[in-house]
Amino acid sequence: MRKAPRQARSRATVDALVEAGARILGDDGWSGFTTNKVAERAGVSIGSLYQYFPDKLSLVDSIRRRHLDDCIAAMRTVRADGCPPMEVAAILVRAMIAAHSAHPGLHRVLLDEAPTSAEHRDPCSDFEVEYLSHYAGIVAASRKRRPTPADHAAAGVMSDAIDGVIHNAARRGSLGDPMMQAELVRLIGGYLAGAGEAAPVEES
Amino acid sequence: MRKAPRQARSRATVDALVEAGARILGDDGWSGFTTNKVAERAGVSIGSLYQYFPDKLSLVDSIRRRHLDDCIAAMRTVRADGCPPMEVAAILVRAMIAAHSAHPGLHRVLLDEAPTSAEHRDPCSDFEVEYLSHYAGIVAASRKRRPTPADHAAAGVMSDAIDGVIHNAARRGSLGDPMMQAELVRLIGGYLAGAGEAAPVEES
Amino acid sequence: MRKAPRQARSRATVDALVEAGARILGDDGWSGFTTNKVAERAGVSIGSLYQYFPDKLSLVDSIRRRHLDDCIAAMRTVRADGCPPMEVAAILVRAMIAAHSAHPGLHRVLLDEAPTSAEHRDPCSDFEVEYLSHYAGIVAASRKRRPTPADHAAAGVMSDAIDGVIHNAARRGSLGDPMMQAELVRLIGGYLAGAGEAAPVEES
Amino acid sequence: MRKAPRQARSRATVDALVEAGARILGDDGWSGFTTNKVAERAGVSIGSLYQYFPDKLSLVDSIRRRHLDDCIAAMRTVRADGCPPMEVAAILVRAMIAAHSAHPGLHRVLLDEAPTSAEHRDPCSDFEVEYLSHYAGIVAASRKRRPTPADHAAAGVMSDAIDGVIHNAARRGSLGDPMMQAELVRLIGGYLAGAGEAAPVEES
DNA sequence: GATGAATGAGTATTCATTCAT
DNA sequence: CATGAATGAATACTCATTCAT
Repeated sequence: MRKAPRQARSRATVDALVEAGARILGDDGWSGFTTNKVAERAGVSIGSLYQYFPDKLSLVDSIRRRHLDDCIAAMRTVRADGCPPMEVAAILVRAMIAAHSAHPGLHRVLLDEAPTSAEHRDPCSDFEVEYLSHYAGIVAASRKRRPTPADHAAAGVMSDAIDGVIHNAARRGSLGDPMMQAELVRLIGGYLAGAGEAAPVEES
Repeated sequence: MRKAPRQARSRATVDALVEAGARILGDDGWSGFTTNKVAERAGVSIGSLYQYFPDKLSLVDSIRRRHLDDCIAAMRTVRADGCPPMEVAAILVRAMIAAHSAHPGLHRVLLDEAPTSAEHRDPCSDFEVEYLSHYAGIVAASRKRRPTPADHAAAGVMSDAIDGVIHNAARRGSLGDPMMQAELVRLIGGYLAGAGEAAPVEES
Repeated sequence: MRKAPRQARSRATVDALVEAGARILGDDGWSGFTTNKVAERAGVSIGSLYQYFPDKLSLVDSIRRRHLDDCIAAMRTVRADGCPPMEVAAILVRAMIAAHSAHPGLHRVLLDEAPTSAEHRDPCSDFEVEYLSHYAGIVAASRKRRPTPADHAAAGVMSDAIDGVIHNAARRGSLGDPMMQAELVRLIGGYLAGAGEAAPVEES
Repeated sequence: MRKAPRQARSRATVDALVEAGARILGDDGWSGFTTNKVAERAGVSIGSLYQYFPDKLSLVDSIRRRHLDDCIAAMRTVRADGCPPMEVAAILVRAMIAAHSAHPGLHRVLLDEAPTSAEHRDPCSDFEVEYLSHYAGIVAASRKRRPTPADHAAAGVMSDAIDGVIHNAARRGSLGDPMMQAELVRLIGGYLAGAGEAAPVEES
């Protein structure tokens, strides 16, 4: 961001811009995301947008930062110590679906489509580190030990699998489908319940 | 396509265009996919591109068709009757990774970012129907019965989970990571081995 | 028009664009009328043109509207009540030549070549209705009665005849030729002086 | 034309091209007239078109020459010596309407829209000279004397007036309207019957 | 001669960004 | 500070024309 908003009015302007940007990015994708549209939707002039954000990418960075903070916050509410695997899975799945329901599509666009400004060193990394640590903690807890590198690998696969199922469901508009949810819980629960040894894959 | 290529020369041109388009779409995403770039990469003039494709979307359609045909072909090579679940999972995962290795990222862009020409009735649907049928057959076979609706739901979740893991690995450039592959096999193998009853998810 | 110009600066821009467009359309015809040329002639960037006109046709619509308004205004100045036919004809012809002198050729291009945007219901119609009513009024006045359907038919033929003579003269660059003007007056004056009964034409 | 067609086959090709060109030019106007469309409509390849015509304008020249020849031929059939003015007018009007009925619109496009190749010195002139001579002859005959310069001026105005009425009727699709035809005959007949002196127009 | 594949300058339109008011 | 007018490089697509087969 070009300059920190000092007065309340400025902060409201910045918030409106980030909110409008998130909406447009989620609804229209990266290629439908134009600065003029964002400014109009936020109810400010295009000049004001550039008063606070030096360019388009810095606006995306702000949107991303806000969204990932929200995700981490949602994740922190998950408390699954001591529960049986299936229940842990159910809690997890419910939390993830809730986190994606506010702006379905935004997450995917931010991660997949929108480019990252070269200046800000990859801001996803910080997020992913904490995110995966959380997952790894859950895996380790359900295996009743401290997190190991193997747990981190499992956490990554688990996170990506949930991501894939939810994201495709969002694309089809079937995020609420209970059968899908039940199967996803079964997939994750079974994985958590499984022993820690991975089956080998032969080289191709 | 606007015009069927008659001479050998023009068939080569069309192939070069589709290949260049697939590469650019996979590497640069929908917003980096410009007809001029495709023509240049294919080594032909922009006029030649429009001799065969009436507009940008029809080129995307051709790319999609070719890619989905490749996916289906890869899928058909999977013969898993009578194998234990873990082995089925390993075969499946290897096939899917192979199918995505040629143009990592292309699959996602085609499904998520690139718009579909209104004229061609959704060509993904045909693909998805056959694709999921295949998956459902595998699930049912490993449960030693004919495919049921529940098997179709399981197939969808399984397919999306594999998709998510592979796609995120592709994004990070770690498609070849053996630990990831092993964990993915364990996830899918465990799911296939599990009984057919889904665990319920409480209403939120 | 896409956007109403608020500041004085932008109103000047819009005026310059319409004026430049009229000039180019009249001089170079529809196929020589390119948005880039118009913007350049108006001394503004191509972006500014599209700030006010959503597309090429809307610019043509504005040009047409302005031109037809000018024509109607010129027409309204004609006051011929109680004059002898030859004098009415002279006044009419002088007014029409004056109306076409500013942008000779523009009228024809607007009516014949330039396509009409589908959105605006044919704006020529409104114009033609008022235009012909005026003509019919003149015809009826010179016949000392209220306008009848026959007067409307006569008005149409008269209007088209004047149009044809003036337009061909404009094409040859001889709009100012006094002999042509005199003959045209004689043609129209004689027509107005003639009795109201039309001579029949045998079927071909 | 680039080269004279020697064999019968070549002549047929050239004829097909000219005919297809006339059709397209009349129907779609100058801006819809493309060489590829003409070649396709004529059933020959674009290469063959350029075998006979060095460029687009030379094709237009051929179309124009053929059309004007047809017009002159139609004009030569008019024999009105000794008839009363109204009858002469009726014959004239009928002939002109017939001449425009084959390709309505083509005449206008050739004269107004289509540019003339710089090489061929204005090919319209030759045509117009003979055309106007014919008209002047008719005017003079109805005035029972040899053609004078004043008759030429009258012929020009008369020709342009008829042109204007017919062309606007063609545009509105009302070429067959008998009331219009009758009024046009009355206009021209009255003009022919009038004395030879023109009424003066004051300078503007 | 005939064919049609290939070319590329030109045209309409968008959008990130600047700057005078 | 806020506004919105102005800019112009970039993009999708057309069409006259050439030339290898």
